[in-house]
Amino acid sequence: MHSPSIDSEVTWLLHRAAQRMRCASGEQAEKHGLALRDYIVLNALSKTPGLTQGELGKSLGLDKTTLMSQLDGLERRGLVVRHNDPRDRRLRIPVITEDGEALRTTVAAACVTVEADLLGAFTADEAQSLRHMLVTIIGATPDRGSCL
Amino acid sequence: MHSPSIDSEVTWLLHRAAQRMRCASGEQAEKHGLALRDYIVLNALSKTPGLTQGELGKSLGLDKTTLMSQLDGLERRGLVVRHNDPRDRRLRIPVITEDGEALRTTVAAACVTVEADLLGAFTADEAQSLRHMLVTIIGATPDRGSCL
DNA sequence: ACAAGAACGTCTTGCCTCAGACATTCTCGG
DNA sequence: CCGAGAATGTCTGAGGCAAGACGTTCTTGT
Repeated sequence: MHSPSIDSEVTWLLHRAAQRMRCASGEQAEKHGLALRDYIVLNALSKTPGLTQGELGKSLGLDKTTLMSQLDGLERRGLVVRHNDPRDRRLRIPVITEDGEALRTTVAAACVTVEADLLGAFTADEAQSLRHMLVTIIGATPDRGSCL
Repeated sequence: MHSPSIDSEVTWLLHRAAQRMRCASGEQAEKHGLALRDYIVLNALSKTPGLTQGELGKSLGLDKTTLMSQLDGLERRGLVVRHNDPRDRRLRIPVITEDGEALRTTVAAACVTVEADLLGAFTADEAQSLRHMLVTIIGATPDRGSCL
């Protein structure tokens, strides 16, 4: 047909693929009673500890108020604790608790399994190539705050 | 390379890359006075015409009410028209107008340019491989309504 | 033809997110 | 020490999205 459907198809393929994988991870997280965003926050806290709320929000592209309610919920469930920096009493440093870390580890393992399963159709070279291309794309585009 | 953080990294790389490219497309769309979602809807209307509102919303993973407000805005600007199917008076079939099609074409061209620019670092084989892998991933995951 | 049920679009309510104002605390200059 | 200015976290109002109820219209069975 006449269709100029060359479109920006890669963009939407990328979007859909990311959506599906993120959804798969989210499913694993919810299987353990965590919303996807909760898991993301816990992951960040575990991987890069010591950040203030502001820094954390910025690194995740989350609004400060949104992050606040997230932390409220997580703190209520005993998965994180707001620490007061003795050197600067303005700063609240969220710290993941042992329970939180245990839960995070469990979910992370499940996510790795799922991802490995989804990527199982590819050879190691292909997967590596995929990573390389994604990194290239990310590097070629400006950073506008991840917006989750 | 000390990368023990095998994590589910591909998921997040995918997410970030998709985010960036989607953002780039959105920028092009907004440059012409369209929100990204408006452009997506127009694109769908142009590519697969004749769908009812419900079908359209389902195919895009958009909630029916959200789609309604979107169509309201687009109709107000004369970019689409709600047609009444004479065979079934319940059905409202949104149709893109000439103005809408013209605008859509313009934005689409801009998006193709941007995407080609971003993917310019890859060879044709690499790009093809990327598409193939993305399609594979999409095919391997269940369809849970794209949730835009 | 008629009634029961389903399907579709529209309207209303509640939740979540974001932008902005506010209080508290630190830093720096005097 | 004290005060002006900046930075951080928290609180409040506006807007967008999603779930549910409603009216209309089609279909099916009798």
